[in-house]
Amino acid sequence: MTIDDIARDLGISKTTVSRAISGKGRIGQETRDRVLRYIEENNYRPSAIAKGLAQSKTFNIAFVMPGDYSNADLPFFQKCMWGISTMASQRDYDVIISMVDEGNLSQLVRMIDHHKIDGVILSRTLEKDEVASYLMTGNVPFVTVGSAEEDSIIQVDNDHFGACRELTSILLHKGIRKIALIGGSTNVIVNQKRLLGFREAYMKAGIPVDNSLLYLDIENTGRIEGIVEEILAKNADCIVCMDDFICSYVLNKLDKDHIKIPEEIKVASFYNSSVLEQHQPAITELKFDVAELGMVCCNTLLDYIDKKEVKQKTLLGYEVLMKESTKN
Amino acid sequence: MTIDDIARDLGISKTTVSRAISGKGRIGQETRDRVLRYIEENNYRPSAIAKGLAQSKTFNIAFVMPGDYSNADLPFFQKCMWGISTMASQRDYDVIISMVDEGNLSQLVRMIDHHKIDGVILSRTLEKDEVASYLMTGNVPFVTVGSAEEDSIIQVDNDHFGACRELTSILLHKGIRKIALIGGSTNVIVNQKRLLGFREAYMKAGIPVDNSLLYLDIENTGRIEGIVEEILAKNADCIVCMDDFICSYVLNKLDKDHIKIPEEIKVASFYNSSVLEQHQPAITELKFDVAELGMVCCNTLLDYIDKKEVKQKTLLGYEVLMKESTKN
DNA sequence: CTGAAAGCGCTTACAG
DNA sequence: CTGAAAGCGCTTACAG
Repeated sequence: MTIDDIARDLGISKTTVSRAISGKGRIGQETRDRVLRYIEENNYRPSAIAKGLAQSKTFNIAFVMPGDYSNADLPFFQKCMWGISTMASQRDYDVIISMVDEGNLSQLVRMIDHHKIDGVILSRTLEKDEVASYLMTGNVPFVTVGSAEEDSIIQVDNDHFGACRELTSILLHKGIRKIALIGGSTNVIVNQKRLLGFREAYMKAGIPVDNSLLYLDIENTGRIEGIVEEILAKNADCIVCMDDFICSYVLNKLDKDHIKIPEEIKVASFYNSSVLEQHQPAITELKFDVAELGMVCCNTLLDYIDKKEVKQKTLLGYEVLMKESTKN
Repeated sequence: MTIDDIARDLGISKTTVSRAISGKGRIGQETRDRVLRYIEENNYRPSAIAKGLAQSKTFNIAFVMPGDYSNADLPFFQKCMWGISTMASQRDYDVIISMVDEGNLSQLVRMIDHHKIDGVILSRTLEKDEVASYLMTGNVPFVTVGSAEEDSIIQVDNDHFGACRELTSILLHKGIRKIALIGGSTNVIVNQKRLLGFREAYMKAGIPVDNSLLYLDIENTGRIEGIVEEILAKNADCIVCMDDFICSYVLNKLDKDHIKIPEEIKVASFYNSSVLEQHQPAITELKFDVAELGMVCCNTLLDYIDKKEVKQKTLLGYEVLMKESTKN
C-alpha cells in the first residue's frame, strides 16, 4: 500500500495524505482524522526509503566500533549500543554498525560514499583520530562517546575526573592513606582523567601522593600478580584499580594467597563493568550509566542532524558505591 | 553529483550511464570505458537509497540480538558480528542492529514496517521462536546463526555434535574414562547437541556413561564450587565443561585449592571463547571459527535475497585442540 | 548498441 | 485548507 492508494480510496490528493501523516503544512482537522483513521485501520506504514529520497535523508546513523577491542570492553559496548539503538528507534532512526580495525576505514567510507547514513557515533576515545579527522574533512555530522582530544568535536562522556577524585577523597577521609593505584595505558584519555582525579583528591587533602605506589601503563596482565606482591610488601592500605579487568586479576591473586578483604587490604575499582558484580565481599567502585550515555549521545547526534542547538560537550554523572571491600 | 550530471557531461543518456555502472544490458565497450573512467576520475558514487527505491531494495540487513545476553556470550556476538559486517560490506550491504529484549520486538517490527531492510539474521538459537515466527508470517527472508528447531528455517551452525563426540572419543581413547560433565541449561539447543555428542562417544566406545557424573542445567555459577568438590570426592579423572564460562569457575576453584592440572585432575572445555586463552596450563578445548560462521551466514542470507539456491542447513567445521590440561 | 519515458513512493514549493 | 506538478536519483521495459 502506498500513499497513492490512500489518496484514491479517500478521494483526496496525496499531498493531503502526506500532510496528514507528517503534520507539516495546514490541513483541516477533519480531513486529518479521516486519513489517520484510515491508516490505522489498514495498518499502513510509509516507506522510510522513499521518504528518505525525497528529503535527502536516510534515517540511519552509523555506530563505529573498533573490530579488535578487548573482552574487557565488551560489556561497555553492549550497553552503549543498547542505549543508542533504543533512542534511535524512538526517534525513528536505525543504527548501522561499522567495524574499524587497525585503521581500516573502508566500511565506513563505503557507507558514507553511498549516502547510507545521516551521521556517525564514534565509540572510543581516539588517540590519533583517524576516523574523526576523516569525518571532519568529509563534513559528516558526528558525536563521540567518551572524550575526544579536539574541543571542536561534539562529545558526550561521564565525569571520570570528578568520580575518581570523589572516590579517592572518601578513602582519604576514612583515614586510608597508603593507596596503590594500578592502571592501564596512559595514552588512553580516560585513564589520564582517572589519574588526574586521583591526584587532585590527594592535593585537596593536602597529602602528597606516594609515586612509588603508582603502577601505570600496565598492559600485560601477567605482571599484575607480581605488582600485587610488591604492594603487599610495601604495606599499602588499599589497592585502587583503574578498571574492573585489572581488578579481577588483583582479586584473583589475593584470593589465591588467602588474603582477606578488607581486613588485610582494601580494594576499590574506578569502573564497574559488571564483571565483579557478584564478588564477595562486594567491591567499592564507581558506577556509570552506560546505557544512558548511549542514549544521550544518540540524542545529541540526532538533534545536531536536525539542526537544533547542541552542547559541544556533555558531561554525565556517576555514583560512588562504597562497599564491604573498603570498610574500616 | 548525480547520474544526470555524468550523462550531460559525457553527452549520453542517463540510461547508458546506469548500464555502464550496473553492468546490466547491452552497452558498447568504448562507451562503458568512457563512463567508468569519468566516474573514477570524479570519484562518483551512486546513491544507494535512490538505487534502492528504484529496485525496491534497501541493501540493508538486520542483525537481531538479545538485549539481555550475558557477558559470557559477548565475545561470540562480537566475532559473529564482525564476520557478518565484513561480508555484508564486501557485497555492498550494511547491517542494522536490532536488539530484542524480553520478547519486545518493537524495534524489529518498526524496521520491517518501514521497509528498512531486505532480510534478517537471527543470532541466537531460539527456544520459543517469537522472532522467527514473526518473520515467517511476515514473509521476511531470514537465516539463523546456530541451529533452529524448525527444519524449514534456513540455518548455519558449527557441528557441535560432531565436535563434542570427537573430543570425548579422544579422551576415552587416552584411557580417561571417569569424565564428569558440567553444563548449562538443557533447553538451549546447542547444549543438547553437546550432551548428545558426549553420549555418542561413550556409546561408540562401548562404555556406559556414569550419570552420577553429569551435572546439567547448572545456571547458578555459585553451585560450581560445590560440584567441583563433589567431583573430586568421586575421584573423577577429568572435568569437561560445556562452555568456557563454566570452565573459568572450575579452574578458579581448582586453583584456589591448589589442585594441579593435569596431574591431579584433567580439564577440558567444549567451547573456546578466548576467556581462557592465556590460562596456564593451556586448556584442551574445541575451536570454532565464529567469524567464519558470521560470514557464511551473511552470504547465505544475501544469496537467498538474490533468489539464488541456498542450502537449508549449513554445518561448519571445528578443531579439537589437545593441550596440556589433558596430558597423561 | 542507445535513448525517451515511466516509475519507485514519498515531499514540497507554488498556486488557488 | 487543498491539489497539480515537479523533484529526490536511480532502474528498466519498450522502441528504435
